[in-house]
Amino acid sequence: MPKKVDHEARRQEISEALWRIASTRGLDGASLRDVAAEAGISLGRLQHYFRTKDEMLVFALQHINRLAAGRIRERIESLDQEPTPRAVLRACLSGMLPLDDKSRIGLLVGAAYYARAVHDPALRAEAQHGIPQLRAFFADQLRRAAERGELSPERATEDEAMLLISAVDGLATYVLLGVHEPQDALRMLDLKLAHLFGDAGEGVEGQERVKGREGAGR
Amino acid sequence: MPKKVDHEARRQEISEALWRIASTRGLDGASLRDVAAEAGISLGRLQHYFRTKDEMLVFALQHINRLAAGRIRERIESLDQEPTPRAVLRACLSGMLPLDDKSRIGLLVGAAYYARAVHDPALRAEAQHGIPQLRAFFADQLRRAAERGELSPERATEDEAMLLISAVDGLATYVLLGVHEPQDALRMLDLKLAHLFGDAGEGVEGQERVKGREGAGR
DNA sequence: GTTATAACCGTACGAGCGACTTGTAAAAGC
DNA sequence: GCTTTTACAAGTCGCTCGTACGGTTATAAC
Repeated sequence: MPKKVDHEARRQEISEALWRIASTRGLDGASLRDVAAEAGISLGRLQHYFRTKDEMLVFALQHINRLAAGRIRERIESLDQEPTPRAVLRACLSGMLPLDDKSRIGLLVGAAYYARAVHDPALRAEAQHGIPQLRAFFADQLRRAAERGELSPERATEDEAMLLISAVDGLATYVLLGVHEPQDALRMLDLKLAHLFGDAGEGVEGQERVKGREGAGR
Repeated sequence: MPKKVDHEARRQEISEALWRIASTRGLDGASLRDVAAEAGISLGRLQHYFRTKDEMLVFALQHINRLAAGRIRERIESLDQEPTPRAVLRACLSGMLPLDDKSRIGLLVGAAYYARAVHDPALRAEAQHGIPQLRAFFADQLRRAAERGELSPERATEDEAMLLISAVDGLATYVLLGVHEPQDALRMLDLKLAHLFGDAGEGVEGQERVKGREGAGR
């Protein structure tokens, strides 16, 4: 037999090439030839690792979801030990906004997948997958906050968690559309959290101030 | 000269055929031949009214935006004269949820357009267009509510309006993905409004109860 | 009645697509 | 050292796409 190759690693490299193309041209605009070229390999080689385009698409979605979950975990762990539930929530939610190029690309890819997942059952199953988990995690954080007396108990619900996710998702959507800037979205996220946690304009705590770059043109 | 044909009407008919296809297969899945067949006309005829596919896409987006604006206006006018700002907001926001087949298709088409607008400047301009207007309108309703003492004045802001739009947009997104049901989204919208207007579980007013169809499988 | 022209229809073209097949090199197993 | 198996490369197939174009019909204008 020939040299053994790490299939998983190759597939991940190809997935990342796919994202780069999908984030600028969409999933339909990413032909196998384009992806192969972007990954610096031949079409034949790509087809050696993915027998069909759908197979590649599904794998790349699973991979990006895995990475996203990892990024969220990292963000939480980068907080001080014993962070407040509110700090955890803010870290996760702001991670869902396109505040840097990496998450911006991730969101663009996610948008491309969403548009296809709405019609494609195979992709839909994957795309749905993470949300209930995320909602449950957020709801748990809300409950912890309520126990600590930082949140009104009747707001520590799954519905409230889903509203949080939805709002941030919508904010991100409109950043990508160019309706407002990333820092505007972050400001509104903080506003939302402030209302949820019942701050009454007393100067928001537990988070760094948004810095600079005010009128920076798009 | 031959008979004069109402170009605008023909173009609208074609647009509607496009929506039907785009809502089930996406914009890339809607070929000119498919659209022509759906509209019951020949490819040649479609090309007589739209010289390129892009021209058709832009027109159809403008048309659906126009219709959506009209639907919102209708919804407001169908309320009693002198409706409360809160009732106006609820009417508009629930109109943004996929509660019936018509709005569901509209949202699917919107999603398909969004995915393309993110890359395509021409479509982006059209897709962005309505949001600031809607935000301003909502902010105005919030201000009116504050004047009437139904809302804390410091929450009558453009940011709050944008948060409202974002939340409902996100809720709709996840309905289309199949994460939750339309009536769940409506319930969370009402929850959001209740918090915004400072209800404290005292039984929500000014809106009909959501009826039946509880465990209806998807 | 002639003419000009809008309103079509049908077809064809060139490009690009995903999928498939065949060919080749090389290393692991015996 | 021969065989087997993996890892590719390259070419090709049938199809669909957006676009272009030539031809036909019908009617309004004169």
